[in-house]
Amino acid sequence: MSLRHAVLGMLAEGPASGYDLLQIFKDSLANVWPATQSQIYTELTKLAETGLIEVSDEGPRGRKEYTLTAAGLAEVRRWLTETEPKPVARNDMLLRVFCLGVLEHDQAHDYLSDIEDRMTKAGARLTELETSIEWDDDPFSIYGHIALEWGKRFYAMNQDWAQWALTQMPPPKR
Amino acid sequence: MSLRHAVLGMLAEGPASGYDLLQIFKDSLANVWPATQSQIYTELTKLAETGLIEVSDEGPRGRKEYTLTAAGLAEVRRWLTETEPKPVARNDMLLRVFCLGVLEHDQAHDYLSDIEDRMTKAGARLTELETSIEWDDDPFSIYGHIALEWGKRFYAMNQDWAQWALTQMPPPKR
DNA sequence: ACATTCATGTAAGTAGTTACATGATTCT
DNA sequence: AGAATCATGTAACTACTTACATGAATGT
Repeated sequence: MSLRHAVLGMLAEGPASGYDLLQIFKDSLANVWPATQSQIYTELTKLAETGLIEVSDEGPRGRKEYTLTAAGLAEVRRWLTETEPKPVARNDMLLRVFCLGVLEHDQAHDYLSDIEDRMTKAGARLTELETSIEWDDDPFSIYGHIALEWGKRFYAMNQDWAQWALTQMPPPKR
Repeated sequence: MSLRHAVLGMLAEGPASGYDLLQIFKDSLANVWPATQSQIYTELTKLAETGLIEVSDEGPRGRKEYTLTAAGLAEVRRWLTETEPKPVARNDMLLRVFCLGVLEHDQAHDYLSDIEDRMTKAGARLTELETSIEWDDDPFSIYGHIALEWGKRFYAMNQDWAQWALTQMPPPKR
C-alpha cells in the first residue's frame, strides 16, 4: 500500500491539493509510482480521516489544500527507515522474452530490435527532460535528479542488453 | 491482465498442471511476473472455460494436466506480435529516493548504502543461479538465459547507481 | 506411523483501473 | 461566448494478496 506513502511523501515537500498532486504524479512520478486521479482523491480523503494529513486551506472551485500533520511526518519517516522497499517486479517486456520461442525467428528478432529502439528513445526523452528542468540545490531537487539518473541508466542498460540479446538469439530454423 | 498470457506462454512450452506452473512461477518467473497459487488455479479454470487451454490428462491426487489449444497458441502469438509490452513501473525503492529529503543526512546515506549492498547481493545470487543451471540450446533455455542476463545487468546497474548516488547527496546539515 | 510433497480449490479483502458525473474559474 | 484548465468526487470492475480448507500419494 505505497500509494499512501507516495502521497504522504509528496506532501512532506509542502502543502498541496489533490490537483497539485495529480500533476506531480503525472510529471515526476509517472515512471516510479503511477496513480490515477480517482486513486489520489480517494487516498487523500482516507488520510485526512486517519489524521495523517489535514485540510489547511480552501480555495476557489472547492480546492482543498492538504498539509502533513506531525503524525503524518512521523509515518513517512517510519516508512523510510523501518520498512524495506519491495523489489521491483512485473516486467511485461521480460515475460515476453521467455515466450519468444513460440514465434518465428524473424518475429522474435523484430521484438528485440523494437525493444532496443524503444529504450533508446525513452533514454533520449529523459535526457531531454533533464535539460529542460532547472535543477536547484534543495534536497528534493537533488534526490529528484538522482532518481532521474536511475532512469537514464536503466534505459541505457536495457538498450545495451537488447542489442546483446540479438546476438544471442537461436539461429533461424531451416 | 498479463497473468493470463504468462500462463498461456508457459503452457506453450508443453503441457503442465497448476502445480507444475506454480514451480515455474516460483523459480524462473519470480522476478518477472510473480503469481500466487490461488491466482494460477483461478486463471487455469477461466482459461479452460474460454477454450484457450484444455485438460489433456488427469493424474493421481486430482492432478489435471493442461495443454494449449490451437486457439490458445494463436492468442500467445497475437499477444507477442500485436500488443505492446507495458513499460515497467512501480519502483518502491525509487519512490523512497524522492522522499529522502525528510530524513537526516545519515539516515538517507544509510538508505542508499543499504540499496547498494542489497543490489550487490541480488546480483551475486543470480550469478550463482546461472552456474547452477545446465543451459541447453533449445529456445526456452536460450531466451531464459537472455532474461537472466537482464537481471544481472539490472542489479549491476543499480549497484553502480547507488554508489554514485552516495557521492551526489546533499552535504550534512550543520 | 509420520512428515513431506503433491495437488486443488474458495472466500474475503486490498489495490488499482476505467468510466461517469459535475461544475467553477480563467483566458482569449 | 466558448474553450481550456482547475477541481473534486463516486461507481463498477479487474487484478492481486492472504488466509482458509482439504486431502491423496510418497518417502523414511
